[in-house]
Amino acid sequence: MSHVGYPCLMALDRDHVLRSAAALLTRKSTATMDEVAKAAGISRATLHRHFAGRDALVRALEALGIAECDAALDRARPEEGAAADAVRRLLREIQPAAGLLAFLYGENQLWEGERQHDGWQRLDARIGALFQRGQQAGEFRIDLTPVWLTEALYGLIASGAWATLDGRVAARDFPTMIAELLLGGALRREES
Amino acid sequence: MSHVGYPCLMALDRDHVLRSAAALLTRKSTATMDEVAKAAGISRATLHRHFAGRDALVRALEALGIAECDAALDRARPEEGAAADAVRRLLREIQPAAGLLAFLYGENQLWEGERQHDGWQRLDARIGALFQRGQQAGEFRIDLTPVWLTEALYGLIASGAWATLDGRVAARDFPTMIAELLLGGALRREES
DNA sequence: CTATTGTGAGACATTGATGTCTCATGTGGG
DNA sequence: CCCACATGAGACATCAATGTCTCACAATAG
Repeated sequence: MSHVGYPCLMALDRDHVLRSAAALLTRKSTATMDEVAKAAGISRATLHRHFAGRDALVRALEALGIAECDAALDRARPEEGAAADAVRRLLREIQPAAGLLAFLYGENQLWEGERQHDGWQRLDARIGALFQRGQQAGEFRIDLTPVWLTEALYGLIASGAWATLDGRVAARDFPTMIAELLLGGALRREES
Repeated sequence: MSHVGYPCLMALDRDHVLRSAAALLTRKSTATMDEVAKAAGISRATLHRHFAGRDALVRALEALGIAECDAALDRARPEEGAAADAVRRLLREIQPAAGLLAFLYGENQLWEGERQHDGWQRLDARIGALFQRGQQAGEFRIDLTPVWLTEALYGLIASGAWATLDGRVAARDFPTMIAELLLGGALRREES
């Protein structure tokens, strides 16, 4: 095959395969292992050499999504400045991973009850802490729990990612759309 | 079998089966036809006599979800009074169908590109019109498009339904949680 | 040059869900 | 009493995806 001539170490390929799979499964969450392999430009046999099976692939994608979320959270500096600005920064940083997040969000819904990757709990805690900080600073209202705000953030990211993929909204509006709705809501501010 | 002794017409059974399937698929969207049949208290053969196949069942559930949405929208009187209050009424009325809606919302994501039930477009239009009315009345901000607000409403309903099923939030808070976030956002109002 | 290694292609068995069929049963209506 | 009909149970073929295997080929290192 006219494949790349580099001395491809498996570690490098693995990341490329993971990215391709993420991009494909974002658009079609039921894609076959065959389709995943084709999308990555490799054969199904090689795909199986990287990931023992579909489960292993999804779990690797989960780890990738969690890592990207963590990295985005780090870059957003959630402890710094106004909580609202931190949320805006977080959404800007997390946009590139939004498609993968949306896929994993939908995937988690059908793992009824089963235990999930510990990373999600840690992420929930980090994001929940951001909302709690905003509440304690008197910046956010206290009648909406941090748990619900975190849940709503995930849901809006998934909705935004899907609406973007379908072309119903523009990708460039993604971060502000979500941040403005989540923070300010639909009602006009009278005091401005 | 110790089945009900009524002269069960198929039309009556059909609705019962549909409700059971909705309740089950809400919790486990990948449930087997066998599981759906068992959940409805009938055999797989009888299930197939009601619905030609899985596709037919899902399409019937889609029609049911759309009908319930339409009914909820009617009961909410979206043209009446403040748009914000109409949104609150809508969320109260739509809560019983939230689980079904969440299932259908997730199901729609994996029908890449394919044509969808016309009913969704009509619902989108009705809900979008409500947001537009709020904007024209100066009640809602105009920098968030009605399309995005509609999308966000669906997403938050699904998020709320899943968070409720998992026990992360209380079912009684469902309508206010979503309405308060969607309308008012997380930020405190300074003018109150 | 030669051995090693990763790869693609494809065959193969397996599994799980699905759709179709038959047959016995039980019930209600005529 | 008898017939029609819906049902439940189960057998059966089908189909798609998966996982495993072998083998030939190309590239690279020694």
